Amino acid sequence: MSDLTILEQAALAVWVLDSSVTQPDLEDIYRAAGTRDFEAAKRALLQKIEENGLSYVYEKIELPLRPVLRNMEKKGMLVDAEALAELSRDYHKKLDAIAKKIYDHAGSEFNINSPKQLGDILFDTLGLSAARQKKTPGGARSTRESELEKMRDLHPIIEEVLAYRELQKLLSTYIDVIPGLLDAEGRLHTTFLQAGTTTGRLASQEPNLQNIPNKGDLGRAIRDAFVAPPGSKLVAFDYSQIELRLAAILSGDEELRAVFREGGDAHAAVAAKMFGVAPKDVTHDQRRRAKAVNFGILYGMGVNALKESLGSTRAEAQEFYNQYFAAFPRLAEYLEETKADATRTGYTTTLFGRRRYFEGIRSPIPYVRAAAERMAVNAPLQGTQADIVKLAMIEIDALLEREHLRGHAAMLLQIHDELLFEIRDDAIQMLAPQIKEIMERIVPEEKCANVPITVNGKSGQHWGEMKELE
DNA sequence: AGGGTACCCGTA
DNA sequence: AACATACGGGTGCCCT
Repeated sequence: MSDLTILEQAALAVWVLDSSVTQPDLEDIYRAAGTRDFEAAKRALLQKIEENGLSYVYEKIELPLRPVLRNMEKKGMLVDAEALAELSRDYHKKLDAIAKKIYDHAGSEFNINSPKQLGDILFDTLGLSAARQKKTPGGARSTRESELEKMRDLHPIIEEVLAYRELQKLLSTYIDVIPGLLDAEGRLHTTFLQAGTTTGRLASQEPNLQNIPNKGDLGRAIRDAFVAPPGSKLVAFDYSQIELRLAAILSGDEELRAVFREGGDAHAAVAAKMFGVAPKDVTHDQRRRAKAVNFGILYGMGVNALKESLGSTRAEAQEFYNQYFAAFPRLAEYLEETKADATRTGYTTTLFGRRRYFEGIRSPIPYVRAAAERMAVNAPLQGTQADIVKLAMIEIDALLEREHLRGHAAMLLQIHDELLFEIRDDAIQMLAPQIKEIMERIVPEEKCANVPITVNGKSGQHWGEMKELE
């Protein structure tokens, strides 16, 4: 740990103690320690960490992780700048053509990027309106994608606006920005914020490499500009449904554990239990609904939100909700206990002891309290996932060091449940199984409740087109 | 000109 | 009146 400055160590300590203080500065350190003497502050912080059961998270996760992240930032990811330049020309041409069509429909030129001006054109000039048109928090008529979708059939301008937004976003966020961030070798070096989130996850900035587009042909073309140099491949490993597995582990729900013990398609298996049918008889629609509920559970969703994501009626959503928790009764109890614990103590903990405090958990204002409860339900799941991936990163980095593999392989990115490496062709066969093995067994068996943790590997020359390993 | 915020949207 | 969790970041627009 010798290459962490004492300031970095103290900042991490403050954040581990209270993750609502993201990116702590010197003032935050003094405030948290209750003294303006740095040495005394460090001692005070360490003692608090000990007292709050946070020593494992601080000493075995956050402190060792810092140098690992530095290695990743230093290595950087190779980008094919010429590919981006070609995308830029292509997309700008398309964007101009779409803008012309929009001006034609509108009868005048205006700033399509301005929600205010766009709203005036759509709602006033063209007189469009949809049922249940939503307002923005500021009271303006919303032009967000989900609202425009409702108006798709009313006027051809809507489709053009949606297409314009997609292209504009990709150009201004990625395609026209990334070339200016490359070093002389064409590599892109992000900065990982280790104390940047309240849940324990990492964040990435300048640029944010954790939100590079991943679906849709236009977005995928951007990923294809991220490459491995000749003689190497990009190799990615992602945890399979890690948060739902953690819900099974943390709750101990017998039925949900069985879903994962039996392997196979988890969403389909959940659908089978939920709808009381044999796994082979699960329809496409039943699986889709089960998947929506699975995701919703992890975020503390209520019936209303479920209705939105299912596109169903309230009564139907309520029925699915009831069926789900009838099928997984212990999971339902666990979620209630989590809220109750958070209300009693003011915080939640992850499987490894990481804490998150909730400001509004005892608020008399119902929706403030409800929001805090949703966060409280999500925090142990998202936070434990963060713990697990970080532990795996530390052990994988140690492997690369111990086996003198730094010249053959480098960890490049962490995208929450996924690790991306650049590995020389002659080392992939040997190394990929070892990385996968570390990731899968990083959670001690006694903590797993017999729920298997599984990892999928992919490799390829381009980030956008990788094929399953094995 | 620069700061703060609203709105929008990409990822897990 | 509320919004399913966690982020970073672009542009517009208002302010100083």
